[in-house]
Amino acid sequence: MQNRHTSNVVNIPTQVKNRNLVELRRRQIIDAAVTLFIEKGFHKTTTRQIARASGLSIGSLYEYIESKEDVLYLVCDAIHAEIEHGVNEALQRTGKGRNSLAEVIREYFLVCHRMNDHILLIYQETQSLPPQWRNKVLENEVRITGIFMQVLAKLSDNGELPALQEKFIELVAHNITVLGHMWTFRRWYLARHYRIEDYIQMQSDFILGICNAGTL
Amino acid sequence: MQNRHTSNVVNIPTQVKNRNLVELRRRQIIDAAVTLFIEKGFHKTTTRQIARASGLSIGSLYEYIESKEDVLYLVCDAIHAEIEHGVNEALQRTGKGRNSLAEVIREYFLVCHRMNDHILLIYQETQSLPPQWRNKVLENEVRITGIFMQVLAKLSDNGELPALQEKFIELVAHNITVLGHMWTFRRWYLARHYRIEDYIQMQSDFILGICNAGTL
DNA sequence: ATTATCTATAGATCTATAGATAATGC
DNA sequence: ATTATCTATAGATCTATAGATAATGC
Repeated sequence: MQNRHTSNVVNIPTQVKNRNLVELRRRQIIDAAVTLFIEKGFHKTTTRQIARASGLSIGSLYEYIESKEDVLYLVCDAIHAEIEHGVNEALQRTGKGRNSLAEVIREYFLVCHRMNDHILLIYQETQSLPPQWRNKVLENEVRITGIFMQVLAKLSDNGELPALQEKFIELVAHNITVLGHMWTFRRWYLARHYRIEDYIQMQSDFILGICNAGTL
Repeated sequence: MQNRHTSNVVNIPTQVKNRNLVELRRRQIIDAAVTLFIEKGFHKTTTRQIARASGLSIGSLYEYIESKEDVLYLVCDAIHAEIEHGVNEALQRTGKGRNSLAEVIREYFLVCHRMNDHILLIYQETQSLPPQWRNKVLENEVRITGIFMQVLAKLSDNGELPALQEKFIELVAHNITVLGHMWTFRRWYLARHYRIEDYIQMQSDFILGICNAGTL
């Protein structure tokens, strides 16, 4: 678990020795690429555009990465780090009491709302990653879902939720994760019919419905 | 609503006069392209590969389409037609009674299970479509979600579900749609931990929980 | 004569690197 | 001397079309 708030990338080779410089330049690259990828997609963005927007020459860009896919991995990883950071921070703030689940859901959905384009990007481009890095990105997803699992398990243990089978808790955690994402990948419809606050309210009712029902 | 079971594509220009031939060749193109796109993605599939797998020359391919994006649109539309067909057929079979919602959910989730790769493809490549066709594809999504809305609305009117606000019914219909998709785009995790039958059972409990709870 | 199909290729990219140049530190 | 950066380009594609050829129907 450790400190995951900063990027956990250590395995992309670089020609440059100075670690601080590598971190600085890669941050430039990520910031430039994320905008371009959101705008035109990974495949329609060229390495030259990434270099230009990063303030590097094409030659320098390739001192910090080995391939265009490397940039995509850096971007995906940075996005997940930011989401996880946002959720963990919310977790600190929210109380431990009865309604902590609703609070966590609310904060998480607001993170999704804020990171709309970024989450969409991950849905669209994860499959463009080489298998090894795709797996790393999927691990990130699992870890974020795991946060909700822990919250649910604690409430269930405390008797503040009906006792639920572990498998069911696991699935509800995935549902929460995905219903947050849904606000981004169905935004073309939802944002025309709901405000984010209404969306959060209704989805909380939906999710908590099962818990109150106690049918399992 | 008319007959949506066959493709509703009429607007892609072709050089070929014979309408039957156009339909035949486009079916070849779709069948070839869907396999290639699933395997390597839209951008990494070349038009030559599509032509070869369709049994056409590259020149002939371009008699039936105007651009590579046309092929993607044909593919997305064909996939949605098949999904909608599957759901509508299930709707015919299921009774009108108490448990029709659970039955429809079950059949829809089985369609998602069967069309796993196809649904994933739509999630990944819809954004690669020119805006006009992307909108058409999104309309397809809305229409499929609309089927669930109707089922929910009928049950709510009949008093077989608690009376729910229309906005809430609409949202639940989207949730059903997306929780079916979730089986495909989280398959890398879910299929390792659940069998499809367990997934359907638990998600039905989850979805119906809100209805039984009657908290709204 | 018209329609459908094919081959050959124009024209336009795009990724990644080689080799030269500038900046830094001993 | 070492490290970081740049310019110029090799090499490899890939989409889409022009123009030639074959098949069909009057």
